[in-house]
Amino acid sequence: MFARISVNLPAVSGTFDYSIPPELAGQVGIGQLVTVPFGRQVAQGVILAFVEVPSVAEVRPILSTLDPQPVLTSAQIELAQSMAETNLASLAAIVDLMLPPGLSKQADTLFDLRPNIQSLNPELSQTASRLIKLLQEKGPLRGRQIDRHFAQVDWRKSAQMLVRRGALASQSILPAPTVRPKFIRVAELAVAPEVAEAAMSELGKTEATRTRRSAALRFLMRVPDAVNVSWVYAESGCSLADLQELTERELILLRESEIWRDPLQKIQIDEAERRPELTADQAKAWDVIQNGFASLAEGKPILPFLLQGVTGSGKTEIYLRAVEETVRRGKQAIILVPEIALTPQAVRRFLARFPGQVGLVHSKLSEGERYDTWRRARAGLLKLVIGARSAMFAPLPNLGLIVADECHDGSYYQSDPPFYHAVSAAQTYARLTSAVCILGSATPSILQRYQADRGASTRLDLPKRILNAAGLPPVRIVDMREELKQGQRGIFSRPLMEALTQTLANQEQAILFLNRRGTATYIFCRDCGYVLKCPRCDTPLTLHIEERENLRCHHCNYTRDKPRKCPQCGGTQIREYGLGSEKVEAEVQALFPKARTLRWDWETTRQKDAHEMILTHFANHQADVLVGTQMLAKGLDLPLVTLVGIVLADVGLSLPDPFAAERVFQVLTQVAGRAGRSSRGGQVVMQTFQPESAVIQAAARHDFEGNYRMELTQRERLGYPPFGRLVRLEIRDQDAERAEAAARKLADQLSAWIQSEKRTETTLIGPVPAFFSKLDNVYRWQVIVRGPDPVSLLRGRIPAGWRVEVEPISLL
DNA sequence: AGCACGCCGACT
DNA sequence: GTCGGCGTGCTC
Repeated sequence: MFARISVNLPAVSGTFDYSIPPELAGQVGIGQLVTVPFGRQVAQGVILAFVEVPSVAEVRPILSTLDPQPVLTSAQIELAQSMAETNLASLAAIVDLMLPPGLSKQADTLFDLRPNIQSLNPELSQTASRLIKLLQEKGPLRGRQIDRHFAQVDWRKSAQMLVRRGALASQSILPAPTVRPKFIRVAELAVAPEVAEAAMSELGKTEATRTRRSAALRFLMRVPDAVNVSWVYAESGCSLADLQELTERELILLRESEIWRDPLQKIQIDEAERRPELTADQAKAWDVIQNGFASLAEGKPILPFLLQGVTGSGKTEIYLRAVEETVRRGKQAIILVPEIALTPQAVRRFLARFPGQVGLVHSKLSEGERYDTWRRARAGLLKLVIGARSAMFAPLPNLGLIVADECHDGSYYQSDPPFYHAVSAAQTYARLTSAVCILGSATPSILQRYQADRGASTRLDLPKRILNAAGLPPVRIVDMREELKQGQRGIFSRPLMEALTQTLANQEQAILFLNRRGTATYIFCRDCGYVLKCPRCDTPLTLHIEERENLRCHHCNYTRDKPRKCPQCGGTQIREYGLGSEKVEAEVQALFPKARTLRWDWETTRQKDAHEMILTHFANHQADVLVGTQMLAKGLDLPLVTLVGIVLADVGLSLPDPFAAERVFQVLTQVAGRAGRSSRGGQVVMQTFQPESAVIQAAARHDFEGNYRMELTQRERLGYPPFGRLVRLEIRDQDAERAEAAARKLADQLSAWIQSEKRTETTLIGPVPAFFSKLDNVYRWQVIVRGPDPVSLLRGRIPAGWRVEVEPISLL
């Protein structure tokens, strides 16, 4: 038998076969983490399968195992293979997502100076001499460490040259995992209590010693199990030496015991979570899901559920019931949330309902905490894992349920290689494991909803709010052009100021939302609202200030100067729009000096736990006005909020991206839904320069269906998803011309393939510079492939260096 | 990722 | 004629 292994080097795709040396026979199994020789390197790898006949004649042996238990379940291996295929990603990169950081290690190279560097020819490049100086100062360094000293310089070529010339020695090494189980020393009584009691009088020479040791012994007689020695010290005042002496006398036993690092131990759950009665709508939806569980139990496959419920309609309670059902059936559940820090209230409900059985996965965990949560999942000790995207990769042995809450949210898409959609992956995973899959949102993505309409998922509706019979709050659209004409030049319109005054007078709370995405990039006329667009593509032009100000189209690279006069009304007030939350907060303070304001944006949440602090502060009514960005759109439950002010609803609408309108609708609808969740009711004021925009009007009516139909019509006309599929290819280079040349070369190649394969419905968009055409001194160009099946055009043909996104969520 | 092989331009 | 740039392909 030979082992088929995914080698853990992200750039390496495919699998490799290895022999199993006699000393490892019987110790290796599917899903196990091993070390293997790979070229001249030693690398980690995961065993995917055993084969009778290796794919090459000469195989090399597995070197060692890194963990006696498998690190992946067979369901995870299947999921990884499926994800690698659909996302055109390397299997190794996907497998790496599933391993806890600290356990997974990439091969690295250790560089060291050779003693004879004096003989070096002085004509060294700057990089080479910097590298030598660095190694002289710090001694031998690994490639990863050297990377940190060379920000954007490619030092590896220089290093190779120095190795060839004999100035450097290089050696391939595989760092050992940096996480390991944590042990503590525990003590327990080794004899019957009577024996211990009898030994009390002869425990030491001095009175003090005897007192200490007998106190320790008495304490251990009281506690039922082995106990952490620090408890014994605290209780008895004894020391390790005393305990060792008691061990010598065979009265107690000292040993190492493994403990789980659990970040939840510190969290207190105040009250027991009550289990509310379901409303009629909830009961109806729940009934269908329950039948789904039953079908699966009988071996009948089911479709994923799309739980489409307005904000405040009680989706979380459905998830809780589904977890209960899963646990009842002896299985485990995964709950995915957009960002755990933003949803502490929902998380708390799960913790309260399933105490001691929940694992939380989030970015603030230490490596050790993350590793232990992962191991508890693997050991079957967790009933439920909650977390963002990556929580899906918890190695639960018997998965019964996956929920993706706020399934439309952009954070479910990993926008760095390996690119993947966690929600799509969740559906695949559920199918592979015969688990129930629930996607929940008030504003599912066009794609997710279309899936339901096409019969690929089962839609369940929760159309009504639970606590507020009045339903969703009324939205008032304020035309900011009119406000300007009336001489109102500030950030706030008169209707918004009136509403704020009223809200503050009623001792209620307000949220002011500022969509910062795409700020200060689009150009419009302040008199008539006209947005400057490309004559060839009809997409909004973007302001560039690279050498001098100019406007550009990001689809066809059309370029023009910024006009003096508006092409529509002749007005001269052509402006780009830009506005920060600091400014909004300052304006509130200037207009309402008594109002207590709180700002919630990326800047104010840098510190640890800042999200929770700000939210708690606001939820406890220690502030009246919360000013914030994106995060406000993510499922907060703030009953005292009766006013939501949307400072500028059209921001983001004019970005040159076919998904821009969908995102604006989602964020506006979600933010509007923060108002009036309680019986106090609420209202929304939506300020805009484009009150005629269909998206803004649909959001103001909370009209998902209307917006959905409108989007579908648009998408069908333009061949965008769900009617055509997209793959986005991006190249990054520090040299602008090289990036452009590579993009043109690939586009030519793609055109040739499209033609030779007669893919008449497949088209290219580009090559054009990416929306952010120069970031961090790196130039970016992109090519979009649009057609019925672009993935098959590209499979196995992607040149090195290209970033490939299948079904990107944005073309920016 | 690292390394070999292999192809073109600047030197001895 | 060789040295060395990096483009391409392979590692079981």
